[in-house]
Amino acid sequence: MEKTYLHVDLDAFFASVEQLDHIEYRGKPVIIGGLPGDRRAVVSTASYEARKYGVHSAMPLSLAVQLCPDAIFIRGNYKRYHEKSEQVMAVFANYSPCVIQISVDEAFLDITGTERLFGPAEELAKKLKEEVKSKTGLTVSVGIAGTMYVAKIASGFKKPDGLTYVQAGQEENFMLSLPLEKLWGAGTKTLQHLRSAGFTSIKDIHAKSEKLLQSIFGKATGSFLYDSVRGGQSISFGEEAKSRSISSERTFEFDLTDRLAIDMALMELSTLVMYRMHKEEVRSCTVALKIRYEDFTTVTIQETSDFPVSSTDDMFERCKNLFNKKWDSSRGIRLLGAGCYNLQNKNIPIQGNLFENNNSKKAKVEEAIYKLEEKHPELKIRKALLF
DNA sequence: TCTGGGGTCCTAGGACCC
DNA sequence: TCTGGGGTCCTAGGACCC
Repeated sequence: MEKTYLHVDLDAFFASVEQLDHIEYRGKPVIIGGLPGDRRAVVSTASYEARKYGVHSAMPLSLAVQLCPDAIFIRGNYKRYHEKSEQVMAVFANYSPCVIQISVDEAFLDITGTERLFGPAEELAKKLKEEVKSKTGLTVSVGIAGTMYVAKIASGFKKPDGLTYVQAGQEENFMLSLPLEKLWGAGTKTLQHLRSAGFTSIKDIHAKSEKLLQSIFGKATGSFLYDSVRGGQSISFGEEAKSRSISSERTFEFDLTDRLAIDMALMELSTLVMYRMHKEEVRSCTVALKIRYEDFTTVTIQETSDFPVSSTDDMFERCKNLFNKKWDSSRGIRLLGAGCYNLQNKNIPIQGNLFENNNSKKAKVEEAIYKLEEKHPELKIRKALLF
């Protein structure tokens, strides 16, 4: 059966929320990501007014300040953005039982077979846009196509407040009409590789066999390129539940060299990761550490043990242990990260009784602290090392 | 201009087992 | 003395996305 997908993307989402909440920001350049003077910050979102000055996402904030000094700069109110995101997703649910949210500001809707309810796809999209606008005050750009991949690219075709409909059967032609840079999933490196291999357009890719593309770009990227220029029929999203991870990292305003400062940072990261593990009711036996040095070289080290991380102290000890194995003390550290991988649901029992050692005492104390903090948010019980 | 933070997936090599 | 083939798991690094 012919499928129909919508991809819906919120326009300049974080900046739009700020303009919605603050009338005085409307019509003005708004830049989310940091305040002027914040070292090492990057632009998270720029309003369309700011984009006119050349400001865009991922740009160093210092450059954005130079390009648009009079902009309104905001570090970001992420709780608020998630709140608005939920409102928008709730509207999407009115149009399809199958909504695949792929980030805070975008989702796919499988609208196959909804004609009797909402009319043709384009009508549905218009209704959806209006409802989002009236219920949340935000605008979205929509792409409609027979594959998720083309719908995604189509939603970016006209922005903001756009609607792009790629007729059934026209997915491949649509792709062929686009420049190379529009290939979603091919970033800087792959584009470079493509160009150096003599590819200048999507048509060039289309002309080659899958085997040849794989021989140049590797198995996965080769297949991806082959599929994507044909409309990405076999590229799908939100299939099965994958192995998850929880991590936290921090870039420091000034490079760290002092061991005490490093340990404090590791403690803070451990605390953040373990708190989220607790909230999401998961556990993990694999701890990973990331170090980015002043020269931006990045190293990682991870270790899987037979026992899950049992407490923040346990996490901290494991992180320190990994850190000691990797640390090059001759270089300053600009970033430290810590994370847990291969997450397991907490309600799956652990094999054997091995967990019942002295660690479980600390774990129980920690559970109690979390409960106490939930009950009395004014209490913030923090590790002594952090003082 | 000087590079965030939170993720997922892929690759290649090594260890280990049968 | 020289050395198979397949499978699985783990690790480090890299690419990419929003």
